Amino acid sequence: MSTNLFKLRELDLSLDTIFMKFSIQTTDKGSKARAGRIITDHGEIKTPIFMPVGTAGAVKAVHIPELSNDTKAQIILGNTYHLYLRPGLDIIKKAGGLHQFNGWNKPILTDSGGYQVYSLANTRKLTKEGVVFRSHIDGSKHQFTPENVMDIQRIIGADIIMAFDECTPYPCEYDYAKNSLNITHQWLDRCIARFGSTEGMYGYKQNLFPIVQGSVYKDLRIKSAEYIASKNAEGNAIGGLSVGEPHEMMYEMTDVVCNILPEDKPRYLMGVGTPANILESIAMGIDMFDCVMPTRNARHGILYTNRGIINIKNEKWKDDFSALDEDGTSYVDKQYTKAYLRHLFAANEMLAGMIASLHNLRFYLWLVENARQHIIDDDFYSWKNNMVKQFSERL
RNA sequence: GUGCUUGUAGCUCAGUUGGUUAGAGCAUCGGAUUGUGGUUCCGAGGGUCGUGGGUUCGAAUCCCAUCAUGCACC
Repeated sequence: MSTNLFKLRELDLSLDTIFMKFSIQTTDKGSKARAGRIITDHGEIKTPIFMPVGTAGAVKAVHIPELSNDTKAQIILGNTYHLYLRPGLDIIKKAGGLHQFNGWNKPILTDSGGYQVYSLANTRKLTKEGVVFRSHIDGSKHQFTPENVMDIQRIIGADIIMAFDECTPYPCEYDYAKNSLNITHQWLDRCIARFGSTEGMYGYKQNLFPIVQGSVYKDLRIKSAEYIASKNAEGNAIGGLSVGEPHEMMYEMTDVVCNILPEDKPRYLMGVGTPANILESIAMGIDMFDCVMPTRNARHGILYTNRGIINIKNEKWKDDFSALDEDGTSYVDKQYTKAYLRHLFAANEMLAGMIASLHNLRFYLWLVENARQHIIDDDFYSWKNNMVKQFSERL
């Protein structure tokens, strides 16, 4: 426990701040982008921000000091579904929460498990209570309800926790999406009730974000956004996108929802996305992102650079001894050559995934840092368009 | 030297009583991946069936010779 953290908490109390604090520093003139900051009990997050995904309490292939000092991540994700199944709540509780367990002392956000129940669990049954599913690890039967998902996230102890929702697949029939949305809204009320009647276990504050659903149907998205906005939460999320629908639909839904969600609260677009997706969404007023792409693709040899996308496993790099990324801002970009990283992938060396993950995360964080600076400098729109053009290049 | 064995894709091997354009796994090459099962998925290229004859409408398959490999015995 640092003394800074202690002071911060005292400050919050003295200001009578109930939850975290979000402030907008600058709004872009050419778009709806904004540069802001979120203050949590584990420190500040400058927005727009990308949050590396650390499903099981670890960002795969990346050490905590690298995450903090080299990629310059400000907040990472954990996952309710995975942590609940393994190591289990008793271990997390004994450790003193996830921050203590994995040694990351900056902000953490946990996903509620709604998405994983849809994407991973073997069999799942929706009931009035919640969802009954079987573990993808050992087939054992479990139930998630809005109430126990809140309780689980209290035990994990993330700074930001997500409401329990149903992530609709794509494509999705209108009637299914409508019914699912009603369930998600009902579950939200139960999440809020449970969250409000409990408190954090480790002495710092937690914040609950509700999630807008509604598939690709504009009227459902509007209805959902209005419902979510009425809850006046500390931040709001958009879910159920980037599940296979065309980009145009994703952008349309994002835009519609952003116009309704409160301006003075952070907006989080869940699971997005490609570098271009992120910049376009920032332009619509999104502040927070998470995505497995930079880390998962890193392990498969895909590198993101500001000149385009590289598949480092391609034969053409085998005798290219130039720096991994001449423009890169991570130390691995200058430390290693393209030919060497290609060799590490060919040889199935673990270091390959570690180097590539570090590179990609640093790139994603660099991207949002730059977006933020260009918003402040008031030339975000033209910069964004230029960057998006670059990302369509395949190197 | 004699007897037996085996030669099919880069590697390890399938291939029916002789019957369309000879297959698989691995490797190679390329692609995919959006609130993460590091082990996933999809696709492509690659073969004078050791070589040379013969039989047959038709041979990886049957016959002969030859080369190579492995084993055993002199």
